[in-house]
Amino acid sequence: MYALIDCNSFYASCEKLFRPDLKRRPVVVLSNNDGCVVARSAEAKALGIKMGIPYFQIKDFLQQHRVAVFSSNYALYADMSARVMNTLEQLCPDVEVYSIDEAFLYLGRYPAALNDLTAYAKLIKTTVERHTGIPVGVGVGKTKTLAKLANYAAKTHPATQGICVLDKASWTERLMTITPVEEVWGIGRQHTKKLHSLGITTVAQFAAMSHSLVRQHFNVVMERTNLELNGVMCLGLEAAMAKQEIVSSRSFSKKITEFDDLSQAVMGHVSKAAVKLRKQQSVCKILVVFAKTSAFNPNEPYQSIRGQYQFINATCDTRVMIAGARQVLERIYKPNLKYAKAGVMLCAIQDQATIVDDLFEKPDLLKQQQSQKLMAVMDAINQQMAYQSKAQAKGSSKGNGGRLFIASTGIAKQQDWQMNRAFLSPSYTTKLSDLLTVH
DNA sequence: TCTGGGGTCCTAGGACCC
DNA sequence: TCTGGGGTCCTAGGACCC
Repeated sequence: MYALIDCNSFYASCEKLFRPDLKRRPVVVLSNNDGCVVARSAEAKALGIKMGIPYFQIKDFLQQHRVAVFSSNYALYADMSARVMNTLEQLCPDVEVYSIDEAFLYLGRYPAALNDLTAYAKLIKTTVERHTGIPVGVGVGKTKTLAKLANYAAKTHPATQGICVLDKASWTERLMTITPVEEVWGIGRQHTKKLHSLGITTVAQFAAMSHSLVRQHFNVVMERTNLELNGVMCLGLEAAMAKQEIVSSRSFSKKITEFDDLSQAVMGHVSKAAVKLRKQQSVCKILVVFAKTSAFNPNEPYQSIRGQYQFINATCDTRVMIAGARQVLERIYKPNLKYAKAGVMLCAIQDQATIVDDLFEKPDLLKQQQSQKLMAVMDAINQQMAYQSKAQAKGSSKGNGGRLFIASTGIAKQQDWQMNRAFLSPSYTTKLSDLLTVH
């Protein structure tokens, strides 16, 4: 038995948490660069605001309906997420954090839960809500895919009051009959199209297909989904693994053409990616640099540039990585393109402890130790600054303000291409200067 | 004017090996 | 003229997820 816990309208709920005045108001949260709507409170959904719609298209509509608009405040959401996950870990020994707002619990080793699944699901819901203030839905089923389906039911049907336990076959069948097949976890747009052409529109119809037939028409992934819907466990709880790829990329608030601007942006992404790399105690062997023009401009062809650097010895030293990225960018840069987005990807990632050195280029051990210490100091100082710095507070979210950084990532004032975050809320829970004061 | 970002898994096809 | 069989590794691209 698995439970899936999902936070309701997570980003919007986080924003409401510290703004009681918004309790009944519609709230939307925008993607990076204030591009699209990525989260909507229940009131905003009721207004018919669609997920993923570009902000500029509905700006007036939002104003008319007094919708509160926020830029993404990732520091706030990450911290609230950690609180939710901590609470869940207190309630069950086997937790898989699946995304920022979702977690699977495996109940098989937890008799207290198995005894009375409904009571346990209620306990989860009320405890998380009391500890964190974030409303959640709970779905329980024999497999992960069924728990997901149950969670969908808890979200969609008000009668469930946010809790759905699929422990009776009749219940499960009924739910599958009234649920469209595209709501199944693992069935996206393309597969839905194909299923429709085969005359399959409901979950029940898909579940009734034989798994070998599914395999014929699709692939093993779909076959597993089909088996899971029939109660055959194909997916287990997954441990948090070190990332095999790390990406940092962003759209610019305005198009850029100059090499220096592009370079500053790319080097900033190298720095961010390197921090993530060190955080999981890895090193990388390959660094990919890419940049592209807008895919939405009908007047100019979409173009992208891309190139990679292979390190002789795997590294996580920001300075080494920036030097590599610089070489690549000089090689691939095309003048006269209007770049809309740029970034880097780190590949061939290995654990620091298991590095295999190059046969001929033995690394200098002393240098290696110096590098490790230097990076550790830089990361530690920047972490402290993140808690205290006012430089990145509301309205001045651009640039490197107040941190230790490599000079080639540029100086804050000049970077007018940095992303827009016009509606950023304070970092209530992660920055001393943003703590709420109660009068 | 303005359209997100960060991941995973799987497959097909090419290059190469013996 | 006829042109095997079995394997690995890598890359690109498609599909999915949140």
